[in-house]
Amino acid sequence: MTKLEDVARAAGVSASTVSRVLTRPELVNAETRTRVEQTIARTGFRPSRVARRLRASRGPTSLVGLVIPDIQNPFFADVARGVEDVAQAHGYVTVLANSDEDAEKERQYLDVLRAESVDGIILPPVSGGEDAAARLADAGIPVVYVDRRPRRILGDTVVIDSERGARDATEHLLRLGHRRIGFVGGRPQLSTSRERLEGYRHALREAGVPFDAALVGHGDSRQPSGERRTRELLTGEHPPTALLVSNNMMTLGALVAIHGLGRRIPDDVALVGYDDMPWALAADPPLTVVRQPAQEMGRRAMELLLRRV
Amino acid sequence: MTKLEDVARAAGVSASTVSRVLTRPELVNAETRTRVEQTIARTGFRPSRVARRLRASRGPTSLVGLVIPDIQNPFFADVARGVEDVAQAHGYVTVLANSDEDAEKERQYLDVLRAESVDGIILPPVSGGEDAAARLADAGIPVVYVDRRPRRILGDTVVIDSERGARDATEHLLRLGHRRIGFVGGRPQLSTSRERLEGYRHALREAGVPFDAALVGHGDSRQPSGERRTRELLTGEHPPTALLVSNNMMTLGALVAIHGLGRRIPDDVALVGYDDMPWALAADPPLTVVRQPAQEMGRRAMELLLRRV
DNA sequence: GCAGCTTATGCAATCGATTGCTGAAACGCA
DNA sequence: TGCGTTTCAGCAATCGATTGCATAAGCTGC
Repeated sequence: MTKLEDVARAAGVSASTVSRVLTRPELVNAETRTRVEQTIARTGFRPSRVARRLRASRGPTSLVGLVIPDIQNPFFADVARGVEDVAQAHGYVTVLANSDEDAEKERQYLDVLRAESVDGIILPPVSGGEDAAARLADAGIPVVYVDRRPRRILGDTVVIDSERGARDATEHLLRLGHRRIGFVGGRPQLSTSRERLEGYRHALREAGVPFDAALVGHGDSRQPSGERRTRELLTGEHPPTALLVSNNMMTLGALVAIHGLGRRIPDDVALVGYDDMPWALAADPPLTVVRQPAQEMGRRAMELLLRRV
Repeated sequence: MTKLEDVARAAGVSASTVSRVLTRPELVNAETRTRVEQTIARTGFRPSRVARRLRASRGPTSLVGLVIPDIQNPFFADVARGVEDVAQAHGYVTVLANSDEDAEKERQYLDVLRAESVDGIILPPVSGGEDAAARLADAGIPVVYVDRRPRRILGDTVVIDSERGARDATEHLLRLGHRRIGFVGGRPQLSTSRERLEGYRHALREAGVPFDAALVGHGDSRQPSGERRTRELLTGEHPPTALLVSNNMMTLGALVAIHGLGRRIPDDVALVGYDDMPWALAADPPLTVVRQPAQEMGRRAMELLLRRV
């Protein structure tokens, strides 16, 4: 790799001058500057971001960490895309980490990112990873939470009104005449799961429909558990005529379960999912979902982070 | 941040010793070692990966770059997941970049990754980015291509037999009695698009069905173009009775087009897609696709890269 | 013609780790 | 006891950039 000194030698100046051409060109004589710039262009030289990050450890080092449960979940892929777009536009590079909803894995990753001296971290928090987050705050690394509220708040947070979304969805089903509405929720530890259940109950209460715990199932937010819970609800004693599913992967599971049982949507059972999915419109009939602007959330989170740096 | 020297002072040894405890513990006296290890544990010290990478610029710096067209495409999300899993297991951190099939963006990213001194790069090449790849080879940074063959080969390549996949899919449709089979392909610049078209023609030839250029459409690999091409084919003079679509996002577009035209699958038109999609099974009727082990490809690519480092 | 100022450049320290070399202490063996 | 060898730890150089400080040259004004 060509380095600063090689360029300096080739241009007949010192390394300091080349560095200044790169960072504060106004301090360099115009003639010298163009000579150096030409040498840089000719040699294809690129200053080492590693060396920069080491030296300028106080300023921005142009690296952000993104710790998400699973990039294969379209919701998080959207978030990631939003984050990466804004990061890229500002010269930042994004490090990707999959935590699998595992607090231990999240912790390990946060420590690695700390060791990488990232400028900041964006994550939907997994319950239990608070200590590592505190260590980050200690090291002066800002954190922006996205999608879920952390138990203890140590940074900015970008969330959607989940209670409202679930309430609207439930009202929609009530308006269609349904009275036995099932709810398939994600992990109760997540703020989103709790708030969505709250919204569901809220809507029922307002409509004067009694809450029936037998119509509520909770899974681990992943597809198989969505399928299992749906199957249980639909094959129960008094099956619901409609279902509200609390996230995208579980909605997928619900669909599989419904088809597997030979039921028809919406004749046998109405279905409303949560989180937009690229294929929601391609489904037949098109799937009804509570849309979440995931990519926009990613963008906002990254913008907030930039402001903190 | 605590650093090596802080730990050294706290443990009453020199920085070199602490470093050796971290990297070559067998060189350190057992008693001293445990004392240092305790101090490290107590302070929560983590060696700066940045400093390490700078110093050990010859050895592994534990950072790999992944440059994909779009993380929102489930196929690439799968690849990314595979890469990240293997990377994580070996102490590597993954940098994510979205190139949007844009050669210029890909080039910029490759240069940034070079500046980050990554140990290696994994990418499905976009046609036109050869110069940046050459610069990487120059800098001694290994590249592993995945999914698509590059125009000029400068590294290992992990690909699937696309010709074969398309041929099998076409034979499947022929076996169902279809004679007018349409083909909706991606960007002709991509090796996968070309090979899949080749496989399609191959199958037709073997079945004695004449190739009809009017039944072939090419898009840009993205959903809207899939919808457009499908619409064109189905509303043409002699519409096909079956469709083979060359990738996942275009298959989604095809589904939207088919539903939009009020056609039924498989009665009005049979459909076979390419690339597995999480929702393929949830569709009604379940979608037929040529499955690609995307995550496995990502894993393999990362394993190959590790071998090169 | 010289003090005082601006402009442009170089020197050398620094970021936080790793590592070759050196030397002290401990040990083995005759 | 004395010499050679092994074990262990520290010194100082190094990775590739940035930056405070020093300095030299050029310019202004009296």
